[in-house]
Amino acid sequence: MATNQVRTRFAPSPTGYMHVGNLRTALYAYLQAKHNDGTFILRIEDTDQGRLVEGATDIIYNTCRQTGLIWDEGPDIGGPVGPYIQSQRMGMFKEYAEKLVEAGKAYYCFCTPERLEQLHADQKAAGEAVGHYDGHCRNLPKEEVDRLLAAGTPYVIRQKCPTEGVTSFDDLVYGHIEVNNSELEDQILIKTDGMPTYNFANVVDDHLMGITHVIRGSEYLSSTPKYNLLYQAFGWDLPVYIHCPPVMKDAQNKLSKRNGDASYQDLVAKGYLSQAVMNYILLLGWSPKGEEEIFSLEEMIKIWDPANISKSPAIFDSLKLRAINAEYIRRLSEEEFLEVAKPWVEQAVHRPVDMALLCQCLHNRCEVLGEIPEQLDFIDQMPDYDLELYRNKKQKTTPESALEALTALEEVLSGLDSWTKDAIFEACKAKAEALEKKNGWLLYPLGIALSGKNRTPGGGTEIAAYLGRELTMERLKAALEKLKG
RNA sequence: GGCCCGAUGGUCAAGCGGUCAAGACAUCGCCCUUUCACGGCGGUAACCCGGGUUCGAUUCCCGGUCGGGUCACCA
Repeated sequence: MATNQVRTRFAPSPTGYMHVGNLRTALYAYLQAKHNDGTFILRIEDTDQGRLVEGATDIIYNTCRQTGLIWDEGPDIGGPVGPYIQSQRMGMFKEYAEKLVEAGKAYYCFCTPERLEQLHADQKAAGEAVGHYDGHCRNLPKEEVDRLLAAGTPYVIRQKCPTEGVTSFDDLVYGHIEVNNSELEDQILIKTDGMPTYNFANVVDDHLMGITHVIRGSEYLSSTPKYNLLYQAFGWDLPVYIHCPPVMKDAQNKLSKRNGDASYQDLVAKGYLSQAVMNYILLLGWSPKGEEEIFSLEEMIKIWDPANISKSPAIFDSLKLRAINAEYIRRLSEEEFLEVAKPWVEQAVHRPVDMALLCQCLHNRCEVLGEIPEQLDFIDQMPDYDLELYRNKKQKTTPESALEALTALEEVLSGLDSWTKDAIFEACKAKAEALEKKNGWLLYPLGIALSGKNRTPGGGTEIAAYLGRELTMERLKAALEKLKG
C-alpha cells in the first residue's frame, strides 16, 4: 500500500440498528479519506458474540451503500490488509501481546476473578478509587511465571502502564490532552480465553491496516492515552485522532438506538430522503465555512475540514431535519418528485386521478414523503365536514355565499369542453369577473366542496382538474345539497 | 466520587482581544395568492456565574455551576 496515503476506517459492531450518531461517524471517516484522495475501509467488529444481532451486518452494508459511503476495502470486496471481519483475525493478536511481554511492556497475570473481586471490595472498604488493578503480577519473577505457565494456570496478558508521569496526545478536535499515568490501569490485552480485548484488537488492527486517521466518538477520549502507550510500546507511528462529540436526544441523554426516528432506516421509511439525512448529519456538530448549507456528497468531500468539527454535544433536531428534507424535495425536478412521491400517493389514492398534476400540487407542500397519504385522504372518500368551513373572512365567504358561488360554478363547469387546470381556471375567473367578485369568493368554496378540508394540495380548480370531471360534478352536487340543508 | 471534555438566541452554529455578536431552523408580522404551501421582505430572541490579565474581554487565565464522557477478562 502506498505510503503517505490517508486511510480511514469505519468499524461498527453489528449489534443492531444504525443510528444517526454511527452514521455521522461513518460519514466523517469517509469524508476525511476522500477529501485527501485516500482510502475508506469498512471493518466489522464482531468479536462480542453475545451482542451480535442477526442481520445487523447487512444493515450496515445497506446503509453505507444507500448513503453513498462506498468503502474501498471491506469484508465483501477484500483488500490488501484483510480479512476485514475482526472475528476472522483472532489468531494473531496473542503473538503481538507476547512480543510486548518479551519487550517488558506487558506481563502475564494469574490473578483469579475472585481475587480481583476481593481487591475491589477491599478498595471500596478503604475508600480508595475502585477499579484499578493493583499490579499483583506485574513483577512476578520469571521462574514463577514459567512455573505457572507450565502448570497450565489460567492467565491474562496485561499492558504494563507507567505509574508516574504524564501521558499526552493531540486530538484534531479537542487539542492537546494530558492524563496522569496514575489514572491508567494495567488493562487486559488478552483474555483468559486467548482472545484480545476490544482495545487491543483495535490498536493492532488499525496499525496493520495502515489507518492514518482514527475517527470515533468522544467516549474514547479517555482511553486514548492507553492506545497511545500501546502504539509506543510496539514502536508504531501514532494515527491522527479525530474525536467527535456525541449526538444527543435532548440536553441530558444521548440518542438512543431504540427510539424510533433515530435510526437511518426508520427515517427513510418515514419518507426522508437519504441525501437530506446525510446533509443534516453533516451539519450536526460540524459547520461549513460559508453560508451555504445544502451539499451533495461530492461537495461535502470538497469542502470537508475536520478542524470545523465542534467540541460540544449536539442535540438532534428533527425540525431542522424536516426543513432540510423539504429543501431537498423542492430541489427535485417535477419528474424526480413524481417518481419518489408516487408510491406514497398510491398508498392513499385508489381512484383514477391526474397523477402528474397531483404531484405538481404536492411538490411544494410536502416536507416528508410519509405525510403524503394523510394529505390526500379526501380523494378516495369525501370526509364529513362542518358547513362553517365555508366561512372565510379573507375570502369574504360564508355558507350562504358558498351556495351562491357553487351554484354558479356548477353551471360554468358543466358546460366546460376542456377539463384541464388552465381551462377550468380561466372559465372560473371569467365567471368571477362577470359576477364582480374576487376569485377567492368563487374558488375558495370549490376547494371545500371537493375536499371537505381547508388545507389541500392545490386550490379549487386544481383539485377539480386532478379529480376529473365526473367526481368533481358529483361532489359539487353533494355540496349544494348539503348547503341547501 | 476520581479523571477527561464541554458551555453563544428554543435548536444547529459563526466568532478566535476592539463586531450594531453572522447564518440556518423554529417563531411572529407583512406581501404574493383560488385554500394551504412555495417565494419575497421585516421583527423578537444569545455570549452560564464569580474573580483576575488587559486601555479593552464572548474571546486569554483561575475558581464555581451545570452538562456530557470514562473508570470491565463489553465493544
